[in-house]
Amino acid sequence: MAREKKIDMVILGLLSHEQLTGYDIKKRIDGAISFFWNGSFGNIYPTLKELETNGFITRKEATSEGREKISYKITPSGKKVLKNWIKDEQASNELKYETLLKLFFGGVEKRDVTYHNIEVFEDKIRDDLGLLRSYAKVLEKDLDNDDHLHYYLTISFGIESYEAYLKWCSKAKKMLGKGEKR
Amino acid sequence: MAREKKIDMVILGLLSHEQLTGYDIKKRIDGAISFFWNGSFGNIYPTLKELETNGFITRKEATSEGREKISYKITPSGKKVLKNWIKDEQASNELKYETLLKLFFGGVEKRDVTYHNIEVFEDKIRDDLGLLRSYAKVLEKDLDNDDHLHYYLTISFGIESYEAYLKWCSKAKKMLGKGEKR
DNA sequence: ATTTGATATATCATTTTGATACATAATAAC
DNA sequence: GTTATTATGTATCAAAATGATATATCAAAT
Repeated sequence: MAREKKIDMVILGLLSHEQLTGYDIKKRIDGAISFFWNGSFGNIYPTLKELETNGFITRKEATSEGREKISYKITPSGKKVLKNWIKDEQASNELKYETLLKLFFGGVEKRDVTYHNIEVFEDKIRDDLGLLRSYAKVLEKDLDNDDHLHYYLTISFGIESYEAYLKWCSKAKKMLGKGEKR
Repeated sequence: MAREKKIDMVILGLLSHEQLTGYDIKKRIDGAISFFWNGSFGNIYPTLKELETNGFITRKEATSEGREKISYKITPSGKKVLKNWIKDEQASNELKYETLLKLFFGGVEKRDVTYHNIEVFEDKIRDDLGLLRSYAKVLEKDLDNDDHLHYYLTISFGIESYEAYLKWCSKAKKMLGKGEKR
């Protein structure tokens, strides 16, 4: 993660469609995006300030009294940065599954430990898959909209992956069950 | 990643089978493990010292002259820690794909940009899939060995996922190609 | 003889993470 | 109608991971 920050691109991407506060951005990330990228207040707020300093976004402070609220919108130069990043074909893709780590070293324990861990994983994936499918259902109604098409393809990636995961879970449980070392 | 370190479990897991140096550990991680977990010298070496301080591993310094070389082996208490971690059913699984991030925000650019990004992704996955298959081929010869079975299942997860990715790539390219907005 | 690449340990700035602190507004519970 | 809880909102911090770099030795190739 060091050396090349990416949360700034997430922020620019989100702001390219609508004006948002830091809190809004966090909510957006926690939605459909969270299955392939994450963010926290700890990097969102400092990055917003940094992007503003560089002129890639501008703040629109709320005029009314009461709670402070800072909405940001993207500038033309910010949109340029976003586009250049998308056009750059190099991308780092990493999967970090503690479940697989436990599985890999599972030989030091009894098989039913691994079996149970897979079941827990399976339940979580099944839930998340349901969520992804509900997102897809909404999006596939308007695939002529170019943005929707891109959202749909992204969500589809998740759905196909998760379906493969579930298939693997069944197979793995079968293979673990067959053996007698429990 | 803050608050709960995991590289220590990777190290303990690797040392549960053989005596290794920090450099060796890095090589092991860069092998079959790298598709679901990573490590760097920057966290391996400090963690080795920490694990030694806690009595979970012991160092076996090379007696001969010349280059310094510190091999470590796991202690009974270290093995206990490893097993307890495996038995704990909670696990954080996160996927961090910049390719999907670019795809998600791809609506701001022309479709052929997304199309090309998918092709680059596809090539990488195809290569990695070949590698995973070659690992699996070796492991499936001796699935009665409990360790091998666990390695095999882990690798299988990767293979099934990557096959699903490739399936998705074809579908996505087809959907992007159909439209006229290029 | 020298250059290259592998082995080996170590540190550091940058980035992310997850938690926490603080405060206001809206809603629910009693 | 008041109180408790949840949602909104900005901000900071320690812990951890990342990726690069520094330093040095040894083996193999040129």
